[in-house]
Amino acid sequence: MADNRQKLTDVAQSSVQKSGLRGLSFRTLANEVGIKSSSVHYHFPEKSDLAQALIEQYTTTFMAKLEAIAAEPWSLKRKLTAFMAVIEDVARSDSLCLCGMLAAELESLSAENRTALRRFFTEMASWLTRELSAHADEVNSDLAPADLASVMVSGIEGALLVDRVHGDTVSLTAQQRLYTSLLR
Amino acid sequence: MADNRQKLTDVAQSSVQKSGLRGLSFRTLANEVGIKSSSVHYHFPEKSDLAQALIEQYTTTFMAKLEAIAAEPWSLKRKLTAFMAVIEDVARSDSLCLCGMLAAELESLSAENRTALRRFFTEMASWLTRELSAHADEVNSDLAPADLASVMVSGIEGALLVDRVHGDTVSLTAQQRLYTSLLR
DNA sequence: GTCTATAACCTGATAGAC
DNA sequence: GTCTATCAGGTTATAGAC
Repeated sequence: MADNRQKLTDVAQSSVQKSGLRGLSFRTLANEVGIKSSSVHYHFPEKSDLAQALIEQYTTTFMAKLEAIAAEPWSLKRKLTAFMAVIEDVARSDSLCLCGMLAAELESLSAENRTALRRFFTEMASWLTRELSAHADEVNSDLAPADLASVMVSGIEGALLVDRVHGDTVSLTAQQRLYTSLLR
Repeated sequence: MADNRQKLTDVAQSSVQKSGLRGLSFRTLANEVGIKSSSVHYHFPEKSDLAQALIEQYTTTFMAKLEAIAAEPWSLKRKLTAFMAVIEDVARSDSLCLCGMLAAELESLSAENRTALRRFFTEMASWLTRELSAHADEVNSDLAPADLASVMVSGIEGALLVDRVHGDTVSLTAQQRLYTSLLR
């Protein structure tokens, strides 16, 4: 089947979000898709090729969701609520953000992987900076939009990380309350 | 040497902060200390025993630093500056918080490891909640002290994670600016 | 406490048939 | 595209001598 490649990235993505890239072997990945590990190497010669496909796929679908929100004629408050709903989706089922997990495994990633990872965080921060700037009249904070965006990106990545340890959503909820408190 | 045990935990700690527990093998750890891997097993029968020692040692020394800050007759602003200086120390040399790194590897940790990990984050949040409550008159935010504490714990863990990817301290600095902006 | 030696297993990756 | 078979190397962990 030609779409085994898609099956592989789908299964690999959720596995990496739970156990990391190191926690995923070509053998177990192959088993879950129903093929052999040598066939996985046909699609992704090296593990870094698989990682690259995962980061790019994840960035594309994530940013598409954000762009859909940006296109709506909503208030900043409503846009941020929709944004946080996207994040809450990630928090379900003991999963981290794919790129947050790979950030922890940075030292074992290829140079190309690292560049793609950087791009993910940069694009997310740029989206937030853009929206905060466009709705500057709705923001009630001394901080520059770019600083607030950095606060939010790191706050969200950390909240996903810490909340999984506790098995709750306390940090993510607190982050959400903070953002609300910074709006008029 | 009897203090090879201490050497092992010291070397292991900085290794785990960079490469994670999965990235550290008993063999390479032994090599760096100058003994054989079987001798490492004498001190720490299983890898989870090593992880347990690391989490407990890290929590103890980290909380000791925070308690030293709490004991000073300082303003909240000055205490938080000292607190952030402790965090900045961690950010040096491409290192994550030990417990932040292990949080990413949660699925491969023992039940005992997970409990100790939870305790680290809880103690850090409790310290912050206590200080924010004791200096409530210096705080300028709608958020409850416990919520602000959660925001800070997750914000810091995420900032260490994201900043390492970029090779800068943009997120940590932004977090710091946020906290300052919430004080009178 | 440290050593040598080894068991038992998992890993990424490749060669070559179909 | 997928398979079988295999290589070379890494991993945790243990047995037993010193």
